[in-house]
Amino acid sequence: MPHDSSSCRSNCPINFVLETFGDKWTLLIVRDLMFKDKSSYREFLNSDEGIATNILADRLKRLEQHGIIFKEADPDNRSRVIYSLTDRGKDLMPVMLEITAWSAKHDRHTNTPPSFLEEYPARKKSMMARFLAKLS
Amino acid sequence: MPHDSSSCRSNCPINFVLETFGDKWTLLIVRDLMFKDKSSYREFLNSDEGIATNILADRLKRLEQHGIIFKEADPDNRSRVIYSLTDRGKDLMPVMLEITAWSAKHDRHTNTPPSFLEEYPARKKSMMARFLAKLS
DNA sequence: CTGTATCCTTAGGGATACTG
DNA sequence: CAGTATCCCTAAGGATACAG
Repeated sequence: MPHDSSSCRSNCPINFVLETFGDKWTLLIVRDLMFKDKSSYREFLNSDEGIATNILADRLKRLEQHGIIFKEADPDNRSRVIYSLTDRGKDLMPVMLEITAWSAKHDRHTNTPPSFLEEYPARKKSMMARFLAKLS
Repeated sequence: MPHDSSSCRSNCPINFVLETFGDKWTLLIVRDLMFKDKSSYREFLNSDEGIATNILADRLKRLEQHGIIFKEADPDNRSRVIYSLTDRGKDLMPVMLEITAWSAKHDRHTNTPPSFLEEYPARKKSMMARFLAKLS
């Protein structure tokens, strides 16, 4: 799905991620899925940054088209939709961790690790442990 | 310079980088400085993606305000201006490498390492070597 | 609940000309 | 060369209402 109908300004790998994530909202959805265990439209909408409904719907569609997320009906509640990261989306984890590390180092206002990481689901603690060891 | 007059939607570290880099152009300037040994306005302007003059000037100003880059007169040519990464800017290296790795894995069209990395200046080869070892 | 649709405003950005 | 300035258009995005 990359380099399809949409823009392709160059074949640079940095530019490639900008084609999908080069805005102020898309990566927040990935964050919510990856670190905050959010999976529904309503949960994304309630995040601190206050995304608008039309922007959220647009970004969910684009993330799905780019193979970063997929949606399915909640087996327990057929009228509920659940979003999940694909393998491609999960592969963004190292990028997200390095971004977090950079912010932790350079922004005194940010909720630095480990306080930020405390929200992480327990099943990811091992990966987080490696990451925390790298910090400080 | 973060969380000053400009927007501050939350104290999330992911959001923090989006406040500075959440657009389609800013990170390309960092790339040019970090990996392509570009340092002048003209060189940034000539990059493949085709940034406009007003956008480039705006992004250079913002990057300087955020402490990612600084400018100085070329000692050899006083009428020439040289841009460089600050320590804060150089600290983005791990983020840039993880982004590159992700694109290399997920975009068959991208100029994947090592072809992309061949453009890197020789003095960075050791860091690149560690990175390349992690790939594949 | 998950979206769509609409309206409207602002920000982003391309093209081009121009200045020091 | 390093920018500014202008013009103009499109994309992004906030607010709100509404639909399935």
